[in-house]
Amino acid sequence: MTGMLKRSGRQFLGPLREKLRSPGGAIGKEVDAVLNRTKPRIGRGEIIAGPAFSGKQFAVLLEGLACMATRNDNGARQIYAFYYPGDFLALHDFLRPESREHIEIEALSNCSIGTINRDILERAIQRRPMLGQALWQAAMIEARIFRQRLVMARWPALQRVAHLLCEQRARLGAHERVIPLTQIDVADATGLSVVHINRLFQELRQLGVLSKQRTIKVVNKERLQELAAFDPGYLDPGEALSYWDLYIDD
Amino acid sequence: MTGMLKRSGRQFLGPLREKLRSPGGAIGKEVDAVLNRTKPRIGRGEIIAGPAFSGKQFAVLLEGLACMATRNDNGARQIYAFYYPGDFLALHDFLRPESREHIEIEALSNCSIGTINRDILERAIQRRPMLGQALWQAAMIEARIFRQRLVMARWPALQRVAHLLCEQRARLGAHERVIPLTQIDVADATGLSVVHINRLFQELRQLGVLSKQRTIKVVNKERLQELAAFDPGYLDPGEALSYWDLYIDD
DNA sequence: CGGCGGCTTGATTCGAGTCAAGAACCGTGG
DNA sequence: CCACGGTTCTTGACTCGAATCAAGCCGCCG
Repeated sequence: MTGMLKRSGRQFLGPLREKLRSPGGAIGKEVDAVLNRTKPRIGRGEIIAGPAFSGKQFAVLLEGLACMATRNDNGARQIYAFYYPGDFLALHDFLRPESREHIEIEALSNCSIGTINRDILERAIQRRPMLGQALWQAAMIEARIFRQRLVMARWPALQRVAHLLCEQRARLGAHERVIPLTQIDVADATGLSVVHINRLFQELRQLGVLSKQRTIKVVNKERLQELAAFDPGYLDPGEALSYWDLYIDD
Repeated sequence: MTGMLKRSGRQFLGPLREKLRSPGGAIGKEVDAVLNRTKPRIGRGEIIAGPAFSGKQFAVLLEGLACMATRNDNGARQIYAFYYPGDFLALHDFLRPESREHIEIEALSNCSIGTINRDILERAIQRRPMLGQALWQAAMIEARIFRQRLVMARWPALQRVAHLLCEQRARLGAHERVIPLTQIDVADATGLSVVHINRLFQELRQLGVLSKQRTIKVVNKERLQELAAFDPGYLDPGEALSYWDLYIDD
């Protein structure tokens, strides 16, 4: 479980070593070699990748929290998935850039990313067939995430929200209890209205699961996991949502 | 758009030539060479692949209609995706057979399938790297299908049902107007109750979209597409849901 | 000619949306 | 340091879509 880079106490200063969680083991050096890290910080709410990029460039999230989302005809945002440090972004349009879905990758907190040009990535894949298989796996993991969301879509609202919070906790790192989302974000990810989310949050506060502060802060994770029927093992290391596992040198 | 094999007027008698819709073009012969077609017919309601198979064997659907589904704790079935002739089944657990999700592939009509052993498929991938890339693409298409279902999950019920019917029409073949599903199947795929599905069907019959018979038969596809806000192009050839395109030699 | 799976119908309940308005908070600039 | 504007959060009243429960019906298959 990766977590924010700072959490481990190490700083994001030296070269990255990414280790792909794949049957083949670590191939991160390949990616490391072609990763362009000059990209500056990205502010919350900014679009990291969208139709405008159309498959010419890809990114790896280095710090922060981002999501994949679309906006429907009414302008309502729908969040499909969250991305955490180490995740590969926007792979979905590597093979078929000309999709008519208007998918965007949006920063939910301040982020920093590394980028890779399409042709460079292509060449890397040719040099290292394992990388291709790893990307296949990444796509299958993505499919699994969406399937999981489809399952959640049929749960009662409180459980849906609780489960989302459990996921965030698990992915942000067990020690980080503040979840950097707004109630609006949670609404857009669960498909519930903001008003209803707010009422559920109050219920969670009454139950002693969330703190009474404005920020989303879990103070009783056991109770939360009960409400969510959350199985911590469903994110076990071999199946983590994160395609990449970041290790920082000094 | 593939359709039932019979529709084209050709019979499913001779050798198959599968053509993968991939940037690389036809690699179906590779699959054809390793496909075991001795498997007999499978009856409606039977499980084609599930936990019991655990990644040792994979299948290609040759005839009929199947789905990927799970059952939740109450025994309720949830259908994630439909499979049509030419689709590769159960690829989802090729890389990680030990998933704890109890996904099953179930025949929704009488089906026939061809099978491939895991190790044979693995060797085929090594021989032909393009096949690996094709499977990557297949996984991305699957992810897209699920994403589409997530979008639909927020639509009003009538539109959701109408869209599902449009998809079936498009995939079964434009000339096949009877959709071989039960109202129960539609309920499990849309996440609505059977009772509600029934009422929506009556509404669709009143609107002159469905015939008054017991079978699900579309008699006014234009009206149906309007209700569904269905974009026929969203299944355009390059992006079809079907991984494989079947061609039959007499 | 049962019987069972699927379809139909009605009555009732309830979860969650919508609308509307106000309060708390945050960043920015004077 | 405070005033202002824009988000975000909160609360209340009302509505409505869809679930559930409970029967009864149809039609096919053995």
